[in-house]
Amino acid sequence: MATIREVSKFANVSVATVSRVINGNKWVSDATRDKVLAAMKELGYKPNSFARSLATNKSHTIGMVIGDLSGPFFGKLMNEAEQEIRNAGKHLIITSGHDTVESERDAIDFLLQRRVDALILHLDVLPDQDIIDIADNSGVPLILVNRLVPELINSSISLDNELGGYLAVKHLTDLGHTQIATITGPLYKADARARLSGYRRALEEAGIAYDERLVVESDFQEEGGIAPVERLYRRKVKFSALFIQNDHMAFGAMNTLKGRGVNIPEEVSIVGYDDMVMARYVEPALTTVAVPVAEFGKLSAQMALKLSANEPADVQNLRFVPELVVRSSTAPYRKK
Amino acid sequence: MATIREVSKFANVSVATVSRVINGNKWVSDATRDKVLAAMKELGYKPNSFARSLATNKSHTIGMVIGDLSGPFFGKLMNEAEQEIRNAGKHLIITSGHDTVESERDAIDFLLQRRVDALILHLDVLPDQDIIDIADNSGVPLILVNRLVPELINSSISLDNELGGYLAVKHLTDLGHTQIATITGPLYKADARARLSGYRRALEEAGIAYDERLVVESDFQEEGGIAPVERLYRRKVKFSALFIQNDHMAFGAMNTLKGRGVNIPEEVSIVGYDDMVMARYVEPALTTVAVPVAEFGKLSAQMALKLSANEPADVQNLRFVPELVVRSSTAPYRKK
DNA sequence: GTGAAAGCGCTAACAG
DNA sequence: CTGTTAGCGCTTTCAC
Repeated sequence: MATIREVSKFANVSVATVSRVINGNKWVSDATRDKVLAAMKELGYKPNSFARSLATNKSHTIGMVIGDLSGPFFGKLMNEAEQEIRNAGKHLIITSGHDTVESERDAIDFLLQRRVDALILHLDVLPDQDIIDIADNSGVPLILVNRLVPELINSSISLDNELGGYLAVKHLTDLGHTQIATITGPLYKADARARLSGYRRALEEAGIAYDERLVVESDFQEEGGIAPVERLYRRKVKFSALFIQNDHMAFGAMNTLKGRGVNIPEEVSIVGYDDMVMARYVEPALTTVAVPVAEFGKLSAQMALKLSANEPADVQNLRFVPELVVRSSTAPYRKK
Repeated sequence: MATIREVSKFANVSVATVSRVINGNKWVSDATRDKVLAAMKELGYKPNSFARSLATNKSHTIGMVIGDLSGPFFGKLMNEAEQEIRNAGKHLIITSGHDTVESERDAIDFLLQRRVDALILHLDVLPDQDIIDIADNSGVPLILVNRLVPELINSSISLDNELGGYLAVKHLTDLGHTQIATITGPLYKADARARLSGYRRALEEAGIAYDERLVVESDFQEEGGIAPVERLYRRKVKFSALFIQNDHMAFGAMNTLKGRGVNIPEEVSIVGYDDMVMARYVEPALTTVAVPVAEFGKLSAQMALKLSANEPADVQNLRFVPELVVRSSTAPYRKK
């Protein structure tokens, strides 16, 4: 690929002049500029970003690590963030964390080596302490998405998942349910644990004893709702309501339930979590906890941008509050 | 951030030695290596990838541009590709094309400036000629996903969308339907046009005249199935079957139809396209055309990796064939 | 307006 | 085994 030197020779000017043209510096005559532009085009020249960044020590790039590149949740998050960053004339580099400590660390290293201006991190498994170390030592500002590290509270954008779980289950107890089962995400994820705490708090408040036979851990994955339902039946525990920690699993669970001839919501009420678009389209439409993903993406990008420009970021409203969306998959408890 | 020179001073060795340690060169004594490693850790040193890439002229990075970062289709694609590339010890940089020529071009430029070893491109709007130019002049091998450019046939991984559309509609004509409406994606996208051609071919084959009042263009988006259904009714055309060019729109359309009290499939049969996970979970389960997205992602990454290593890529089986998955949203035609 | 030259942080001969 | 040094391609003073 052509270099700046080749362009300068071709256009009969110095490299400095070519550099000025590239960077839109005013101190170039129109004639010279045209000559250089023509040469660049002719040679198919593209500035080498490495050389550039090395010389300027700027990358104009924001790095993002995300747990799972598929999944509607992250899709939206990335999309919003990218939009925002692109509008600011910068670029986003996205890498996946693959849910392992090693991979998450590797992803961050990759971005750090690329000297990103800021880091937007959605980390599932990396311990708090590691994150704090990075915040302290990397010299790169960082934003934590969907995770609350107390030491980094001013850069943690999070959702009150405990409250989300609570709202979901409170809705069920309010409807008179007392036998409420739950399907959780992987409990090594803070999200899942928090939602489970909310579940417990709501039960407690309603004076219902916690029964671990009603709790099944699953994986947040698309098919993750199926086996847990079967397990509940195998455990021979009765339940008239089911709080499922994300919509994906809820869809699978609903299907399995229907397959067993169970009427929703007459026999079993269901509450999901995330409020994916599809929640409105399943039958019955799913009652679920809405998470403001788009806001997550937007805000994280805005903060990253500000911090990378050394501007103070607005640290208000970093904690989002989930909202219950009541649809048709929940109904008052009825004795059989 | 610390530089190699600082590390070398700290460890009392030359920069060359530090470089050797970084690169796992064998010609370093254990003692020296430990000293250097300690210094690196102490100083929180991370090699500057710019300087490195500048010196080696290698980036160990594959670039990907993708139409829409959200959307289950692309999520899977990215995920598979990232997996594969990460396994090869490289990294993937993902950028979005945002469905505009300018943005797609900008995304490619960004990656080219970053001297990626190869390019995986999912382009929606950039003209063929531009892509050919890039293939010819960038000096970077490229893989085209879900698009067939005749001049670049050996690097085009594509799906026979015409056949997909044909299969969908043939299924409906086989069931005896003669009034078959269709909701398409944006017709500036080749996918949508190809599926529509397939629709026409199937009709023709069945001796049914093409009626443009039965064709509504939409946007492939989540809510894109709703308005078109309303438009069909407003046009006062009768139809007993509906081929919808992607599942997302199909879900919206099914919902709207149900809202109008229309029975699926008794009164209207529906065929979608993509075979998203959710297709199995809606009611009735959606008959749809399956697209091997995961294979797309995997294969594109493998080819990119090979080409970037100057190995010949296997150019067989670059054209995938869609398959019809029959579920419960289609039924034989019944006179009312 | 334009050019010469130093230097960004690292790698890769080459010498020892 | 280890150190010296010449670039990699670009930006940025400083001269002219």
